[in-house]
Amino acid sequence: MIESAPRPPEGTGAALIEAGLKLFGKQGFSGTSTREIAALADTNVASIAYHFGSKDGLHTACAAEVARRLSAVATPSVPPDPTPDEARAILDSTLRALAGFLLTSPAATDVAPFILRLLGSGPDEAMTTLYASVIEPKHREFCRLWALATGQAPESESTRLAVFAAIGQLVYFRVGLPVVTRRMGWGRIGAAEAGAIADTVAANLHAAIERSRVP
Amino acid sequence: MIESAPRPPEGTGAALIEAGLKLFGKQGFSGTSTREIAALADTNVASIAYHFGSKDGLHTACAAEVARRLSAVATPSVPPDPTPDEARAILDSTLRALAGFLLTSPAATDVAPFILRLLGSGPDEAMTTLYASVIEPKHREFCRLWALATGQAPESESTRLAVFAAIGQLVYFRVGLPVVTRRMGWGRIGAAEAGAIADTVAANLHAAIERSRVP
DNA sequence: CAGTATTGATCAATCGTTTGATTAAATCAA
DNA sequence: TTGATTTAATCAAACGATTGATCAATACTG
Repeated sequence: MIESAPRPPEGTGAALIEAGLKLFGKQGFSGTSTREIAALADTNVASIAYHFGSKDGLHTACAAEVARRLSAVATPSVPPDPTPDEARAILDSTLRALAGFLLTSPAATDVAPFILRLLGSGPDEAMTTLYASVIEPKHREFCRLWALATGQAPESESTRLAVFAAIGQLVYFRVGLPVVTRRMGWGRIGAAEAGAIADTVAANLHAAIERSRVP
Repeated sequence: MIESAPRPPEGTGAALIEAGLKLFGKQGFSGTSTREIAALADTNVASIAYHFGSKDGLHTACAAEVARRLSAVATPSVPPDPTPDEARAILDSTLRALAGFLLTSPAATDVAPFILRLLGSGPDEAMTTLYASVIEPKHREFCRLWALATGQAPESESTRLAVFAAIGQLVYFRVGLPVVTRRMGWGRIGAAEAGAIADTVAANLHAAIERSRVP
């Protein structure tokens, strides 16, 4: 059963979710024991069953928390009737905000690996929830902005794929961060490194928009 | 038993690697039991210890097999002194070949999830091997081609990031395939769908090259 | 026969979950 | 305000099941 209303976390339950988010993301679901989670949350193993029913229940709760945090970001404020240039500027700033979150925010360091694990596990319940509540609506909104910026149809195949490609670059930099940092010779990701990545992605965004613009 | 399936490598060891590749990628390392692997490989559990020493040994062997398969792809034949347009054409065809492999090849359906798990597990030995033997050399070669196509420095920060972004789009489409197929309303990825994705990525590649070209 | 490969059985360790006891706060009756 | 009772939450301990690993015995092969 999925709780539709995301509640603000507090107490032992919240500590368990935070611990689960961190450990599930770092070691995977099967790779994390309930005792390990309880230890990190500084509570007893039985608390998991008490608050969430089971280990699976905790995992579902963690996915809901991820959806909650993701919704907090990437919510652009769109003026009522944006011009093409305005739409492009909104896409640019939203993409940069997303880059800052994914690459530097402490909240993302727990959230991002967790989502990565979800993706690899195929379409289970947690993934379906995350898709319906965050991914699909955001992607649809981006498609609308893309259409306004380029003049193309919002839900055409090329538009949807172009938006995926634009976001995909960013997601890849987060997913492949271990690879990227090694190749770039970076010790860790700071504001400067995140800025360089954001510039690259933003430049590609503008080039792609310019290219698919209809006269 | 089921022996009709085309199995290029032969012997129990090869069957174990193939089973490990499939199950490790699908369920993760900890999520896969040695008995499950042995059952899929149609052999005894003890065979794993006999051939690879331990479960970890089998996992390392699987990573080596992944590196072997990856090296087989994405090896562009570069003429001795390519013109900018030739370099761009090589990048284009290589990217399309990579798209075909990642999205449609049966070999990739086992390899790709395995690598994804590897990425999420941080910089361990298997990831280091894969990086040194495949990722780093390929990326460096792409950077050289990018430099030839745009006139920029091969190892500049912007070049390396641009190449990452170009490849990243493609990798994302593979990583986020469950999400993409759902949003696109695709049942599964066929030649047409892979072609549409390859066109999108290739279009972005050309736009990015055009944009960063120095006169 | 000698050497390689495979098998079924068994090991201690760890897994997720359940249990009954314990505590502190909330609720009720007089 | 009292004292009794209920409820929510946490705890240590133990449960059966499963894990990776091990080993002697067996089968295959040249």
